[in-house]
Amino acid sequence: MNRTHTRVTLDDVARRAGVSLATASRVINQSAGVSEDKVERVWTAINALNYVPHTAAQVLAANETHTLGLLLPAVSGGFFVSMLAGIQQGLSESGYDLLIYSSQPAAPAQRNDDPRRRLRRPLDQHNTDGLLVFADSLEDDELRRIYGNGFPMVLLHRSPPAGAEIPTVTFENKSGARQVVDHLVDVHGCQRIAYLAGPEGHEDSYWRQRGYRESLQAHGIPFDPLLVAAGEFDREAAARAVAEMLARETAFDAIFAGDDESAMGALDALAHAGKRVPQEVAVAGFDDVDVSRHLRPPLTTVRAPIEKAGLQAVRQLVQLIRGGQAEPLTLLPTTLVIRRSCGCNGAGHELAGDLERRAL
Amino acid sequence: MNRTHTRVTLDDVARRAGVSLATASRVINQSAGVSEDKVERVWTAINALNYVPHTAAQVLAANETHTLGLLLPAVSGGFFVSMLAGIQQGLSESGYDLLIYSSQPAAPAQRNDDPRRRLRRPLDQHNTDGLLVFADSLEDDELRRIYGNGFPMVLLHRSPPAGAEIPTVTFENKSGARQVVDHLVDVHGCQRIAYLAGPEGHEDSYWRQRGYRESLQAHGIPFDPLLVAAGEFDREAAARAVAEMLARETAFDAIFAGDDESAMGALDALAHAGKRVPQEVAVAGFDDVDVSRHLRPPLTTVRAPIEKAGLQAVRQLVQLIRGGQAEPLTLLPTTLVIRRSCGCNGAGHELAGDLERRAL
DNA sequence: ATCATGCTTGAAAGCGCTTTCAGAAAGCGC
DNA sequence: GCGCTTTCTGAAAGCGCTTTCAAGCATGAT
Repeated sequence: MNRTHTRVTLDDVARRAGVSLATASRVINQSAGVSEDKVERVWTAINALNYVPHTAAQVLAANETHTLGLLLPAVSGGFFVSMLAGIQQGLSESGYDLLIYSSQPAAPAQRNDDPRRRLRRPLDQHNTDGLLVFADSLEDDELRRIYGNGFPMVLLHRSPPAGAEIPTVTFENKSGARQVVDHLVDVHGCQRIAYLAGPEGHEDSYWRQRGYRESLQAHGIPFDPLLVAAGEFDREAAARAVAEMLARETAFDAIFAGDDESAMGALDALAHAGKRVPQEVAVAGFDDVDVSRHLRPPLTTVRAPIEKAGLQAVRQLVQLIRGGQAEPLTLLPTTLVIRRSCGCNGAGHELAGDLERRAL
Repeated sequence: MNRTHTRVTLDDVARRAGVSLATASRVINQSAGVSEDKVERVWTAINALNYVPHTAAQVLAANETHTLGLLLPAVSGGFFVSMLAGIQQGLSESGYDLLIYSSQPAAPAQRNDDPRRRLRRPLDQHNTDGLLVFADSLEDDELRRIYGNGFPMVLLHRSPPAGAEIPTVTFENKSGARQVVDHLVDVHGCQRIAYLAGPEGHEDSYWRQRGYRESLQAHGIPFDPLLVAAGEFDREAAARAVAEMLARETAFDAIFAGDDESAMGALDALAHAGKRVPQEVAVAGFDDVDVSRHLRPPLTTVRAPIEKAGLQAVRQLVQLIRGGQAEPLTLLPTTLVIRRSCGCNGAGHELAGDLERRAL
């Protein structure tokens, strides 16, 4: 249990290999020509000693962390799994590690409660080579400050604050939303469609709502603010919101949920209230999360390439880090996925959906 | 965009505050008495300069990373979301950061293809204060080596290799499995129950299978190897496995899936084959993942406190890091959750389930 | 042979921080 | 007021690594 047991350093490796520290370092980093016999000797020593480089020392000396930071509000729902899977893929492509900063409301008692005596979180510059910022997990000010330092950063599902030209990757939210709502109206004749909005300030939700209103307008359906409720992209919040609408007897014949998570909540609330889906109320979601086709009834939704978004974000960020240019805006296409919750008989589509899903 | 723009160091802070580097460091770490006026001056300087400590330097000097490593095979499914949520909670309690190592099969072309010339991944000692190892994401040898160094480690859902007494946290898999299978037999009279096993070597699956066989034996039902298929804890693999059983006309009246993910696959395959659940085949899962109650039909399963497992694992690890003792084995209780896929009319239970879920 | 040319190599200077060490200042009893 | 302990404080020594710099040494050209 003696942790302080002599740790193996590059120095040890060099000595055992009979070369200098510098040469050993060069072998590891393949950073300069080293004669083949020395290369051999160094690797032999490394294996014999079980040498593992000390990352912090490498970072300090070389000023590169080989780590990307991911800022999240909190981990939850199927969305994150997919996003993380995509991000992981990007990481393994490029050889970076992932440091997750969850901006979750921290522990009960902060060590130091005086805000004037708190250190800024060491996100940038010193501790990662670049940052992936999800939605509103970082305030505009911080974003600007970090951008101002010329630090590589890519935004996921949010646009940059004014003045900061930070690359963004997100979905074609508006047109996707437009499509589902069009479908609800055109095919199923819905007229009173409720919208379950996401969290305040969440841009995906904003654009989806825009698409929703655009569709209403195109069909000459008046917009009724009473039909917009706070789904919060959260199952329980959405369930509460729908229950409330039901309670106050706001009439509606369809619910367009801002995401699949809130669609599940809606399905729940409707079931509890004894409303049949889709006979009495049609339901549609957004994202086409992993489980949506397994829901009761299978959810009509908009497929958003979540994994791809994660992957693209990493790629863009890596490009930026390596000194290249990144796409200012990556807009990934969304596609309508018809299943049964809207009233269609979605059988058959599901398989096709599966095949599509495979092709990242 | 000049990245090399003079970075703010502690030195700058110290100079501006009119104190020595050492004093400034002491203020930040509250590591020794410093007169109140200097403390004040240092913080003022820090805020004025927007100082952010350089983590690598701190790590190098203090030999503490304030980071926990999490080793995963790959991110997927509802299980991980819950586990990550629990881990995050533990992290924010204790102030550690999280570095995720996904042992995902790496990128196409490895830089260096000679295994003798590859560095060990810098997991331990130098780069994290402790390691959370999930299931079989690390080989026994590595585990032993790291343990041998006295490095803090906690295992999730796997037991330590012989000789290494590494704390483990996992579920009461066997008794949970025993309970569902008992239910299937006792209440629904099932006699030919298939088991969808998890990945080879996954201990959760091993114990669940043990529970399954124990129940069969207790009921005098002969064990039929033909009824055990490779569900792999994966939706698609499970669907294939079930389709195969169907194809080769192995008779069964129930499926006990090793986890909810494979239960979904089973549900899928069954639906495709036109088999009605639960009328023709009863289905039960394990885990009670977030979405299980939303499935078609709602899934009878065993609730496993996944979040709690993540949280506990972090707590144990932190205890270990701080020099304390950890529980050698944390076995979290599982409970049967009756819904409809087994043939019960599970209405009403769901709400209770929800309430339970809240109480972590 | 002689000199420029290109490779390989080691010594040494940091990277930004923590911490030991010892001196300075301050408080105390007498 | 004089030693003594108790706080504070700053100088300096690293932590383990990368990288510059200049030297060493072949090589081919002259």
